[in-house]
Amino acid sequence: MDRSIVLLNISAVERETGLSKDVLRVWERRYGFPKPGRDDNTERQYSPEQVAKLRVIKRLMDTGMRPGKLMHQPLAELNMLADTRAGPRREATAPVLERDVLALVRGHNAPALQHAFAHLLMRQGLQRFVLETVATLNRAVGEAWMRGELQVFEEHLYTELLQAALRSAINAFPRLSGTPTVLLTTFPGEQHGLGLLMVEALLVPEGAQCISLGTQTPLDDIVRAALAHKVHIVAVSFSAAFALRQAGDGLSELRRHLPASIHIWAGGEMTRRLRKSLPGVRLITDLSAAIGALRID
Amino acid sequence: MDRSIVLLNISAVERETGLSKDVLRVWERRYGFPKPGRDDNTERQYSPEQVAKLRVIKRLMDTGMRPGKLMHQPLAELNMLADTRAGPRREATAPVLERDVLALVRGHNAPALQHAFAHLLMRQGLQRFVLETVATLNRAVGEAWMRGELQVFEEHLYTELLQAALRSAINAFPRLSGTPTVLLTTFPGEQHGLGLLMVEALLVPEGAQCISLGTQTPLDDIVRAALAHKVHIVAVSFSAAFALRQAGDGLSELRRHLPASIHIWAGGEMTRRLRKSLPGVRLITDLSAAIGALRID
DNA sequence: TGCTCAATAATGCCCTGGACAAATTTCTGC
DNA sequence: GCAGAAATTTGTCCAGGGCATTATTGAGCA
Repeated sequence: MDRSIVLLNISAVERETGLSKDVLRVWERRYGFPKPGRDDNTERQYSPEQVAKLRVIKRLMDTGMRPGKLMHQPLAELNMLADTRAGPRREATAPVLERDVLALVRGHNAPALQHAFAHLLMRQGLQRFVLETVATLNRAVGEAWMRGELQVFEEHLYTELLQAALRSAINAFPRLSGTPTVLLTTFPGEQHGLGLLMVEALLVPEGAQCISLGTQTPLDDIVRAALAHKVHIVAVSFSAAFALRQAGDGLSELRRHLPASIHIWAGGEMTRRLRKSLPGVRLITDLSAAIGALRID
Repeated sequence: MDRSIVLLNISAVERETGLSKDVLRVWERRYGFPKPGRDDNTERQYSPEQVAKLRVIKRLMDTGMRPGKLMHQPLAELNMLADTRAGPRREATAPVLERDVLALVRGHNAPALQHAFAHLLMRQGLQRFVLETVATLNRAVGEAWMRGELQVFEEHLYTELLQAALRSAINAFPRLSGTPTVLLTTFPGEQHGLGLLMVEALLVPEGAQCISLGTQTPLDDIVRAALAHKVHIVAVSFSAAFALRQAGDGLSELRRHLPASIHIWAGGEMTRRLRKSLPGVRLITDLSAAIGALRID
């Protein structure tokens, strides 16, 4: 019987949820959830339902909630929490656009989706597209995903097509050898590169010269790259899921190893959860702030 | 003292090398290497030298060697092995191009590198660019990296600019609603998306309609996506580092869950190490084979 | 009431050492 | 020289313990 696609071992769950094996085991010991079955060899076998619940829990924790409170709530309860967390549905603001795009995503209409992005991009221009449309859509997609209204592959398609659209638009700008020069990347462990692309899309039209290293650059390579490329600004992006601790430590390290003349920006969803301010690091909690910061730095 | 950028804990080494914590610990127990120092709290602290050696070992293992043989060789010996493994340097074939591009990468000349890609792309056309230039360059970059002649951030920049160039070129093709439809993605754990882009670049000019989900799509989402998008072919890409076992299992699973009318392609460096043939899965060990397969399937 | 600081609890990550299955290599008989 | 059996190698899992850090709660004070 092909249950293997149904039941996952601990490695698979680690990959799927982003929760380490250690965490999965210690949760089981402490909270009694997840409580996977065991195979012939007494190894853990997680059901898709448990994995789904784990995903929701992870997502809620990424917004700052603590596991102890979540672990024993039924899935329905968690989804309600997610709803609350996601904020009231803003029917009024730009609902038509969101609904239309979401409909394309959920209707698996790739060509139309690609066309919609291209159309909006042309109509609004790159910067407005990012600031207004993409930011809004990302939130809508994220919330739909959190509510379980979106399949993983649907979200993947959305991200992929959006990245393709942004990349093309950015490449259409002539690469000025302008100032300032900005190095863009994420820390190891951070896989989400959409944020980088969005920042690049905002800065390039301002005449900045962006050098993107993509995701997951080791810390000392960021330092080396910044020096080698003689950049003025190093911008690091973090998704909501990134470990606060690691981010703070990494940014301090970075600050310590870069000359004071090089500015450091930290952006992305995670930055809203950061309590303490980091000396010498500019927090870009709001995308539009990036453009402003460019003028100051 | 800021040694934290020098000494890495076990999590960091896992991220940097792709070797799991379990493997790192069991190697230490069995082979006596790596032998990290301990901090005040008796936690492992790996030196950069050890991490460098681990990286080389991992790379050699990805070409099929076994750890027991490698572990006790000095770094120099391993590098020689890597050299051998990498095959003779093909000075004759296309050395000028390789040397030039590598020089740009190592000279941190982003604008020139971008320009070089664009130039070659225009001159050769998308397909030839991928088949001849990109394939060759990737090998050269991979080998240089293996020999330790390339920094991580230099390799990142190369990949990033190349992806940007390919993406733009692909997007420049009008999206035909042509046949066949190909779904492109990688399994969870496989982060390298360049292969996908290269395949897409080969297929789109042939009139195929490519739907890329990007990297790391869970198995059952690949199945759902294939059905939802009514694709004819599902193409999965694997870098050399991907675990053989996982790939084989995953592909069999996929085959079992997709209707026989949907073809499955497996491509990428890893496929050359695959011993057994997988029934119902077409191995694309050679990039150019993808175009041929398109005509058959 | 509201605020700061200390005590307590919650949480993630690391550790050791044992076990086992799958894959690979070596051995054996033909 | 080769098929199949035996031995070895290797990756992954498990249990349960410990500790540092972060969040929450409580006490004392303005």
